[in-house]
Amino acid sequence: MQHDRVRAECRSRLQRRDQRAQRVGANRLVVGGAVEQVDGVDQQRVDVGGGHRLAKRRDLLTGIHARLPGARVLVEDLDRLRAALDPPRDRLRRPAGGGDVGADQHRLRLGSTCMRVRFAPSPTGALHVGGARTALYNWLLARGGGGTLVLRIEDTDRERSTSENVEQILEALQWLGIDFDEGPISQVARSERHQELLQQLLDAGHAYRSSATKAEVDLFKAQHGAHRGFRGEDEGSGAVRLRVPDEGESVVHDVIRGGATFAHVHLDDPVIARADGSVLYNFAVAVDDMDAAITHVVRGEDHLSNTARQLLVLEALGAAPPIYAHLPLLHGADGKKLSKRHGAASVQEFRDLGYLPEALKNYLALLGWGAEDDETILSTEELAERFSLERVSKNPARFDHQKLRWMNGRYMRALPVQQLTERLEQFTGRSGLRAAVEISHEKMQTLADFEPLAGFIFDGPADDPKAREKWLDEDGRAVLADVHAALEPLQQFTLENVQEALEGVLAARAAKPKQVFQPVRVALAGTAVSPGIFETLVVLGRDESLARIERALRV
RNA sequence: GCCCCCAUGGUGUAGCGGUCAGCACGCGGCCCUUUCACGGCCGAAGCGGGAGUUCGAUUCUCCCUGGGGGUACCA
Repeated sequence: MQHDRVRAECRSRLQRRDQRAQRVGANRLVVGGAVEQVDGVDQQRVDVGGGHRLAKRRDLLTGIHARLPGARVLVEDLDRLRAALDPPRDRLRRPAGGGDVGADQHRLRLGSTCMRVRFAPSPTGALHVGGARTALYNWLLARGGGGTLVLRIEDTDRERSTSENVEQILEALQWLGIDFDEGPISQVARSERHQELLQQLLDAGHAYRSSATKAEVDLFKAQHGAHRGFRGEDEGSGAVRLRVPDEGESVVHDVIRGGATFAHVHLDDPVIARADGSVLYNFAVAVDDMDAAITHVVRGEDHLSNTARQLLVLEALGAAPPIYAHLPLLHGADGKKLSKRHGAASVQEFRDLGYLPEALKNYLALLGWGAEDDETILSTEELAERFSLERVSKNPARFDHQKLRWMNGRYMRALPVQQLTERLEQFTGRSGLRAAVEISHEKMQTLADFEPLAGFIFDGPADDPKAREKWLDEDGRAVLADVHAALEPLQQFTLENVQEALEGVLAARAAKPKQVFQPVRVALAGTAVSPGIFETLVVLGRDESLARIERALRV
């Protein structure tokens, strides 16, 4: 109930924000004209909602305005904004925490109660770890601050989108424990609404139909210079293009990057709908984010350039843009964009490799973000509590499987035996694993490590010729015979009595521990690697252990 | 080609004008030790280059170089 009220309040605030932006007639800064020196500082003319001001060039570029959501584009706020800019850094980096109402507190207030974020995967393949990280960051943001997470399926690419992929994505998110509050919303299901707004843009002259081909676009640019974006003619038919003004520039205010400035003159009039009327990504995203009242768009950096186009769509629609945060991309070990070639890339591959979802989340969270106190192992709850966009790194990160393995091992070891047993039973499809898990608990880094380490307990000794050769030679078998003799009289195996027995052999032969234990290990496990030898004997039990030793003796 | 973004050890990062440049993975050594792990200790390893601002730059500005992304009637 409380929640609904908060949401209703948010919605109306956002609506008021949009209306105000519409009334004033501007929702973004238009920067134009020469840079001039005023008081030794580069300043530039900025048109804001019909008026204009001089603003510090540096501030425009660093996108400080993005810190004042809903206020950043309005004339009456500019003075306040500028007043808040000095000194900018202290205010922007961390919440002041005092009574001072700075830009950050503004942002945080909106962020904590009204934040509406979304994860919008395209079902053209399985969910990739890069996508998973984006989903995770959005989820952490929403969960950490009582916000709302919307799941939207961007399926406007009819050729490549499949329902199987949608299933896969949903399944991967579920496995990760990433849930959402609204959706999944199918983008194609909203086509009626898209048509409506598309027509609105056409009617208002913000968009036009053109049948210009790629070659014609290239020709245009060749004629008008490489820096010049394509401008078409309204031909009344063909694909729908958005009209981009030549003058001015669009500034993407980005919480992570500051600002990215795109001069309009460089931009082509983007195609926003196909000739058949079906809408394209840049249009659909803008509309859907607007309709869903998304406040923060957190997505991969590969979308950064497109954001300028989306800003233009939003402006034509008369809507205020959300706050953006473009995450650095994930790379493989070779520094190239992560793909199938780098081994595991999809979430289910990591699941099948024996990784724990909580470990994967922890690792992914730390890829491109760091807690203030350098903490490395953070539970999902701790992550949600501490995560902040401001601390997201700007650099692309390489995916390091080794570190993931290490981290996964930490999580496995932290798990109570019973829980780990359940996970392993699910992973392997076996049952009755508890005793075996107990003795191999400390030795695994992934669930998949269990079989090679302890599978012999259930499947009989493995076949490792090298180990046999080395440890079951004549000496080894002599040792085994002694061990058998020492173990045989024991009624029942316990940790104490097997240890006593083996140490007896050790003492009698005046041998090194290794010389006694390794042959036994190979007899029991078939390999030179296994859980502790006493523990293994106990888990295997008297009869099975003796039988295996006898068998080793026989060959 | 054009546009945009980025730049601290091998990797992920901390740093926000004065630090012995911190942490983690990995790597090397030692210890523990019945194998493998785990754990503990120690160590090697970094501010891409050049100008500028400054008493002082890893930190601010510019240029270069390098990397990445975009440039689709894909998302």
